[in-house]
Amino acid sequence: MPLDKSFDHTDAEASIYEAWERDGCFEPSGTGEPFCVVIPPPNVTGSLHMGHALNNTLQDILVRFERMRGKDVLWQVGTDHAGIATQMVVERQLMERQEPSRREMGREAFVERVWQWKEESAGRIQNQLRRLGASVDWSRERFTMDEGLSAAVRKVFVSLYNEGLIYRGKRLVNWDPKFETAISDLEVESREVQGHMWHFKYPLADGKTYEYVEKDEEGNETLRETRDYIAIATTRPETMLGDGAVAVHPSDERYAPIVGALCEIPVGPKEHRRKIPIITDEYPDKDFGSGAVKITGAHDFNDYQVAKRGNIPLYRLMDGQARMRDDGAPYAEASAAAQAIAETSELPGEAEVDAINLVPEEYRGLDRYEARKAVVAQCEAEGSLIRIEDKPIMQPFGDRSGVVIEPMLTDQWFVDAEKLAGPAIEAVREGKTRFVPSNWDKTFYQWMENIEPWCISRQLWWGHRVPVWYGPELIREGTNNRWDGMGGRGQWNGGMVTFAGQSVEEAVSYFEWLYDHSIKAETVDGFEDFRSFNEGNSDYYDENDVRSIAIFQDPDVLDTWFSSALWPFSTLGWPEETSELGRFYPTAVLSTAFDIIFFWVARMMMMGLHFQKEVPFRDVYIHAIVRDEHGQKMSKSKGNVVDPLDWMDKYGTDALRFCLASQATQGRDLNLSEQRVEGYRNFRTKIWNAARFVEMNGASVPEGFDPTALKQPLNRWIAHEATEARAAVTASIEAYRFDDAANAAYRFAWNVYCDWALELAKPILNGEDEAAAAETRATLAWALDRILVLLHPFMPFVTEALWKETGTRDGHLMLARWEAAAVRDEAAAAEMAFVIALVSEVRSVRAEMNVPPSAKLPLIALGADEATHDRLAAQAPAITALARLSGIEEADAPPAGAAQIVVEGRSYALGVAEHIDLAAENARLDKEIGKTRGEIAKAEGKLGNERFVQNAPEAVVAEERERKAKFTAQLEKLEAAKARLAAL
RNA sequence: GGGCGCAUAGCUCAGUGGUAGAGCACUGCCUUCACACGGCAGGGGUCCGUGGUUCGAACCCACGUGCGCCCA
Repeated sequence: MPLDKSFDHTDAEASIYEAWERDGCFEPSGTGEPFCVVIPPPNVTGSLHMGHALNNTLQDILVRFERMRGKDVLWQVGTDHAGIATQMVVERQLMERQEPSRREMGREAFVERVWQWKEESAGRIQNQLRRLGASVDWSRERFTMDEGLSAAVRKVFVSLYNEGLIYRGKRLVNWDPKFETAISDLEVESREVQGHMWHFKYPLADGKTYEYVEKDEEGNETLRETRDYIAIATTRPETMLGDGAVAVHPSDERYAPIVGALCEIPVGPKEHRRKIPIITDEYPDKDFGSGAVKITGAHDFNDYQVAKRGNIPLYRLMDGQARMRDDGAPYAEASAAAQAIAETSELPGEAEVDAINLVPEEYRGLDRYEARKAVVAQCEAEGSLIRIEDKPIMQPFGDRSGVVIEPMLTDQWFVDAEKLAGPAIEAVREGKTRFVPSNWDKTFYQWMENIEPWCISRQLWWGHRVPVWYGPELIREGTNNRWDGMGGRGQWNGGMVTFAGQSVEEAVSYFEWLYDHSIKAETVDGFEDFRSFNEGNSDYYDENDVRSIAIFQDPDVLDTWFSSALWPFSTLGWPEETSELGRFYPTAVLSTAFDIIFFWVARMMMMGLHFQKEVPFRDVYIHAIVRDEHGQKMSKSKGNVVDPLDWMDKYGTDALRFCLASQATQGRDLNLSEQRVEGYRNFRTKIWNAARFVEMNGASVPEGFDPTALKQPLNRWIAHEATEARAAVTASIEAYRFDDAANAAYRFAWNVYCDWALELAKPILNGEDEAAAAETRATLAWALDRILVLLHPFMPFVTEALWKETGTRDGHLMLARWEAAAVRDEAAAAEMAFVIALVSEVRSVRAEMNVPPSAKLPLIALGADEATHDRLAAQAPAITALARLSGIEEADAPPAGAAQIVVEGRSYALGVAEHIDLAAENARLDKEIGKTRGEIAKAEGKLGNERFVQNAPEAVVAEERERKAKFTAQLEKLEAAKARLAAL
C-alpha cells in the first residue's frame, strides 16, 4: 500500500509505543556490555513539564543509541513520593471536599488516604513518559515508598545511626509555618521583596556614654557626638525580643569604646528589660547599616553562627505556626532568667534555654507580623526608633506553601554529611565520576567542601517514618556495662534512650537487652502516652525489678531526598544482593538539571560510596534549563509556560524531541520556540516524503546488498556520506553533544540525501542502464535505512513507522543495529563534489540572468582536459537534468551570447543566448573577480609576512600557497571571460 | 561581598589559535511527475569595547561595559 502524503502522528505514536512495550523491547537484552541509567524520579504528584521533556529525551537518545549498539541497556524508571508536595495535595483535596482534616482523621487514616490517592492518580506522569517515547523498563518500575525501597531506607538509617553518623540535635532549620515542618534549602525560594530596615537605639546600661566618631576615607572626622546608645538596624524588629547580644566588627573604631559593655533591648515592660553584651565578631559589615548587628541566634542563620562562636544563648520566640510563644513562665520570670545568663559566662543546656519564653505577655500569641507592628509602635512611642528605610530585601518563601519561611530552632535528626562528603569529593577529583560539562565540578566542590549537617527529619505524615524508638532512661548514661556491649547502638536524647531498628521488634529487643530481659517493652502511640504509661517508672532500674515499660516511635518522617539518595542502588534491589545490582551498578550516566547537584547528585554520591563502596554513576550530565523563546524563565505568573503535551499533540513527539536535542548545547540555557518545533515537524515530513519517493520507485534493499561493492560513483558517494554521517553522530552522542549529533543527522538526511542524492539518482532511475538503475534503487533504499537508524534515537516514532512501511523485515527498528559497513571513497566523493559545484554554478548564473526554469541551455566546457572530459561524460545525465541543460559540448572558445563560469579551475560557457544581459553578466563577473582578488590579497598578505612563513607550521603555509594558486588560476579564467565578453 | 556564566547575521544559537557558520526570519524566481510542512537562487556580520600575548585572535590573557544565575 502506498504511503500517505504525510505522517499522522496522532494515532501512530501510541500504537508504536504499545508494540515496543508489548514485545519487551525496553527490557535489558541480557547480552553485551551493561549500560544503565536511572531516571530522576518525577514526583508522583507531578506532570510532565518541559524540563522533564528535555531530560528524558536526552536520556532516551543515549539509551536507544546504546541499545542499538548492542549494549545490555537498563533504563530504570520510577517515581518519588515527594513528601510535602503529596501531603499538601491530599490535604487540599480533603478541604475542597469538606471532608475531615488530616488531624481530625488521624495519622493512620490519613496515610491510608494518601496511598489511595496515589493509586488513583498514579499513572499520569508515567503515561506522559510513554507519550514522550521514553524507552524505560516498565517491568522494573519502582516507587520510593514501596516495600523494597523502604527496606533500603530503614537499613541505611539504622546503619548510619549505629555508626554515629545520624544524630538528633537542636539546630536552626528552615521552618514552614504553614505546613509546620522543617523543609530543605531546596524547597526555599529566595525572592526580593520590598521591605524595610528599621533603625533603633539600644541604650547603654547604667547611663554609660561614649564619643561616637565617624571619619571619611581620608580619615577626616565627619561626625563626633556623645552617645548614650548604640544604633542597630534590622529588617525584623519582632526578633529583638530574642536578642542575645549586639555584635560589631573587631576593627570598627566607632564602637571600640563600648565593646564589652551592656546595652538594653528597648522593648517590653520597662522594669524587666534585658541587658545584653556588645561583642565583636567578623560577621558585621562596617559599611552596612550602622555597622552594629543585633544577634538573634534562634531566628537567623548568620546570627546563629555568631551566637555559636560567641556562646550567646538562643532564645526561641515563636511556635510552629510562627506565632509569638505563649508558653512557659511569665515574662518577668523568664526575663530575669535570661538576665542571669547574660551576666555569667556559663551557658546552660539547650533545652533549658529553649524553655525560656522571652515574649512579654502583651505580645504572646500574636502573629509574627502583628508582633512586628507592636514592637515598632512601642519603640516609636518611646523615641528609640531612629528611622525607617525602604529597602528591597531577600526573603525566603516556601516554594509549596508560599509563606515566609522562619529560621527556627527545633529538634531534628541530622546526617553528619561532612564525614560522608570526603569520599565523594575524592571520587570526583580522581575522575571516577565526571561532570559534563566539566565546569559543574566546581559547584560540586564548593558545596561539598562547606557542607552542613543534613536535616533529614520532617514533621509530616507522608513518608518513611524515622525508625527510632524512644524508651525511658532507667539507667544513668555510662553506668551500665550492658550499654558498652551494644556496639554504640543507643543514644541519649532529651532524657530518653533511643534505638534505631529496622522493625519495632528489633528496637524492642535492644531495650529488653539493655534493661535485662525481665523488662517487657510495649509500644505506645507517642510521647504523651509514653509519659503516662511510665508514670512511676521514673526510678532508675534495679536488677531485681520486673516490670513493663513503654516505648514509642519517633513521629517524624524522613526527608524525601533521603530515599532518593539511595535511588541508584535501591532500585536495583539493594539490600538484596540481586544480579542486577552486580551487573548495572555503578550506572553509566545520570542526567539532571544543575539545581539539584547538591540535593540529589551529591547525596547519591555520598550514599553510593558509603554503602556500595563505588560511585553511583560514571558521568553526570547536567542539562540546560528550558526557557521561552525570548530567554525568559517559564513561570506560571508570567504565563509563558509551555505544556510539552500541547506541542506533542500539535507537531508530534518526534518534532519536539528533535528540537530539544538540537538545542541541547553544553553550558547554555535552551530557548525554545514554537517556530523551531514546527521546522522539525517539516523535517519529519521531508523524511517521510523521501521514503515515499523511494517506495514509489519500488526500491528495497536486496538480500546480500554490499555497500562496499558498488559501481556507480553516485552510489559509492552515498555510501561514503552515510559512513561519515554515522561517524559524526556517534562521536557527538558519545560526547553528550546532542546538538551536534542532531545537526549531523539532519544535514545528512536533508542536505545530502534529499537535496542531492535523490535528485542525482533520478536520471539514473529513469535511464536505460538497467543495472545502474537497480544498483541505485538498492543504494537509495539502503541509505534511507541508514537515515532511519541515525534518526531513531531522536525521532523514534516516525523512523519506526517508516521502518515498518518500507520493507518486509522482522523486528523493530529500535532493536536494529546501529553499525553498518564502513565505506570511504574519496574519488567518488571528489567526483560528486565536482558535479554539485558545477550544477550549483550553472543554477546561480541562471537565476542571476533570470533565465526561465523551462529554458534548456547548452553548456560548453572550454579546453577540457581528459579527466574533465571523462567526468562530464560519465555525469552528463545528472548534470544535464539538474542544471536544466540542452546538452554538454566541448570547445576552445565560448560562443557568442554565453555567460562564463569557473569551476575547480576550469572555464565553462553557458549558452544563455537571448537571455543574456551583457551589463548584468559584466557585473556578475566583476563581483566574482572582486571576491577572488580579496582572497588572493588575504593569502598574499600572509605569505608576504616573513615571520608568518618562518613561524607558522609548514602545513599552514603550504595551505596558504595552495589557496593563492587556486584563486590566482580562478582570477585568470574570470578575467579571460570578461575579456571575451568585451570583445563581443 | 563571594562564585559561575553569557555577549557572533533581524531572532535563536554553533564555532575555542590558521577561509566566519546553521536553523528560522527576509528578498527574488518556481504549483518541475517524493515533498509548497516544498525546490532553486540571494542579501545580511565593527564576532560587545579597549589593551596585551602571538607570524596570526571570534577563540588565549587583562581591564572595562552590559546581561543572567547561584550563594551570602
